[in-house]
Amino acid sequence: MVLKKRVDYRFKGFPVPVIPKAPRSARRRVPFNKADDGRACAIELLASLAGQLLQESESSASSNASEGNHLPEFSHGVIEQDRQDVVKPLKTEEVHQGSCAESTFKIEVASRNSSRKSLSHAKTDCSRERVSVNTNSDCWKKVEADVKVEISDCDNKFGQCPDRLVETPENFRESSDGNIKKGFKWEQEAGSSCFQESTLADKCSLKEHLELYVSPTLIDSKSNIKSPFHRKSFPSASFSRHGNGNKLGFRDDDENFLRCKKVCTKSKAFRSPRRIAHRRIRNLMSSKYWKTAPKLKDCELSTSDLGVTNYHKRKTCYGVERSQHNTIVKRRKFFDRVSGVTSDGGFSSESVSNSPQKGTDGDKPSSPAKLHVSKAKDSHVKFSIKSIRIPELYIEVPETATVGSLKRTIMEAVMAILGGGAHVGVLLQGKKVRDDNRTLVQTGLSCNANLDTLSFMLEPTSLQAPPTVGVGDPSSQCETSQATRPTETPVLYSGITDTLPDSPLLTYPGNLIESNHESTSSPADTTVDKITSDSRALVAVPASTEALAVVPLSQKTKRSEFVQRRTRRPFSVAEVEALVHAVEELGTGRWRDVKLRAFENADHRTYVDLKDKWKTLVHTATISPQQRRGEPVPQELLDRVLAAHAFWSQHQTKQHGKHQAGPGTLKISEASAERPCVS
DNA sequence: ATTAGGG
DNA sequence: CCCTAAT
Repeated sequence: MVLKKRVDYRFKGFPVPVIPKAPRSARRRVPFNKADDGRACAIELLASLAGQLLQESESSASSNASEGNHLPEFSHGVIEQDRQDVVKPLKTEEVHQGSCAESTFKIEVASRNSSRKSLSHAKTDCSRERVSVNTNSDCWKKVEADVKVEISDCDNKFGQCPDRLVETPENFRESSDGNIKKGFKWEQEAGSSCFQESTLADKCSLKEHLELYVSPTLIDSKSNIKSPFHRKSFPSASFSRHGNGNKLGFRDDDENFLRCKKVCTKSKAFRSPRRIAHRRIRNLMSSKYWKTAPKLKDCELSTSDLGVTNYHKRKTCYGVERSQHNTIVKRRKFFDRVSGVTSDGGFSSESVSNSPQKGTDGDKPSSPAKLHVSKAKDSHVKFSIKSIRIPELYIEVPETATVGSLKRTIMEAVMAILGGGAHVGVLLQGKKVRDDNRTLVQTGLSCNANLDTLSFMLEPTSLQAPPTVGVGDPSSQCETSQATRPTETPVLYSGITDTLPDSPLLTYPGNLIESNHESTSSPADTTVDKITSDSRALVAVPASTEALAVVPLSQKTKRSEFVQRRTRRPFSVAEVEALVHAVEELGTGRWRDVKLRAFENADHRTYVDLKDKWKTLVHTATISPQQRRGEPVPQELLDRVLAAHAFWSQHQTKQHGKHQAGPGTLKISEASAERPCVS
């Protein structure tokens, strides 16, 4: 059999390498974890969120490296975590909401560091998030989800990385357009070695964190962490041929990353489950919100106003998927950091503390305070923000929803908020400091001041400028948002939206909108749908549908909103040649084989891609050269495409295809000869 | 998991 | 490229 196939594969006299073929079942490289398969739970998304933010800004740059590099890929570690989640009803006030519909859940996602045992356990043990669901009859009070991301210091990979401190001249003024706000950046720290020791575990947990750059000023040198991972540029279309069969050996970063994993889990070549999961997550991560939204790429912005240099874009983040294990573990850790919170309108730093000494060295504050402000000499105030809080979210999901779906819902809600862009709000003593033009000193943030009450929060920027804008002084603004604050329309997010992929589910309470939204209009501006003016958005929940569908949520439902296309990678001529050659031999309809034969090493080309490409090639060959776009494909190839297409159209590909002894080779030739009119 | 097509 | 239905 095999031999025969070999013979059949010959095409135009070229011996074709034999592809060991086994029953498909056998060909599978390895069974993969289902768990692994794209379960993108909210938390996972959250984790990747940070990366995404940066990614958004970076992706455009390099096409090659862009695709998968920064995309977070979650592997079993994450999933495991997922499984570990403990759902604990915090309180069950009165329950039943009578009929079905929506019950309110009070969700508290909290994560604490769990004891990290050994490296091996790191993945799974890091921490768990606790989700408590509380059904409350009061719909409005519902969910209060606080995701607290701890930004903490940590040791760098080499154990040397202290807190990241951001130094800001006290007297610098926040630009009215909120430069400061632009400065925040989520970052995952690159440290990887941390898992090595249990003792470091804790530190590790702190390693990856969201980093909030309060100001674009000076960054503590130590804070600059170099990513241990390097993106290697890869030849977009270099491939090698093996024997006759053209095998393209391209791969790109993403794929490499995946590939590495394959080693471990051995998944299918084409699109490994991991990859799928990866994609799914990726997709979820990028919703239209992200696309349209100003994205947090702002982190790259430099504060020209201040005349200060900004931060250097760090590549660390999630881009480093390369570091397989590490990545995974890190992600996990990242999650770990998520802890329960209370919300108050924005992502906010939990607390601020003044820890002078903390400054440079790696002192780690044992104190719960999340945000550290240390004073530096030179009238610079150093801020080390250890955590930020997201705004209050109201989430409504059917009782029948699964915990997993709940998580996803939460994540999506978060994404919706952040997707529109976020800015930083400064709270001093519980009051929002709205006047961006004030100096720190004026605001009370001097080196000597007691900064214990200082905190920051992330607020959705999307629509109108939320609170931050403002006018006056801290106090004045308080009236508005602060006063109503408690309720300030948090985000009501319904996981269940079967329909309306696009339609924004967010609505905002008009009353809550502040009178003056002159919004800095900075970033995003009218982003997509209106997410919300104030820090909160209300997401209406189509209750009805849910009842029946237990987990309609994530997957199909909303996914559409969070889908990001893969980065486009035009086929190179070389690839086209390989494809054509393979199809000439194998015929159409056997894309899997084509893939295996000619693109096995090009993980970014799935058999579906090849099929699609063939489709377009046929089309391309059909139209006039003037109508063609992109890298011109040699007419010779196009002719072959038409010939092969004609040939295989006539001969039921699947049926006999390869088996037809003669046909393959000869007939195609014939076809070429008889081919229609390709010239 | 693949294939086939529509979008 | 994406998404789906059908295998």
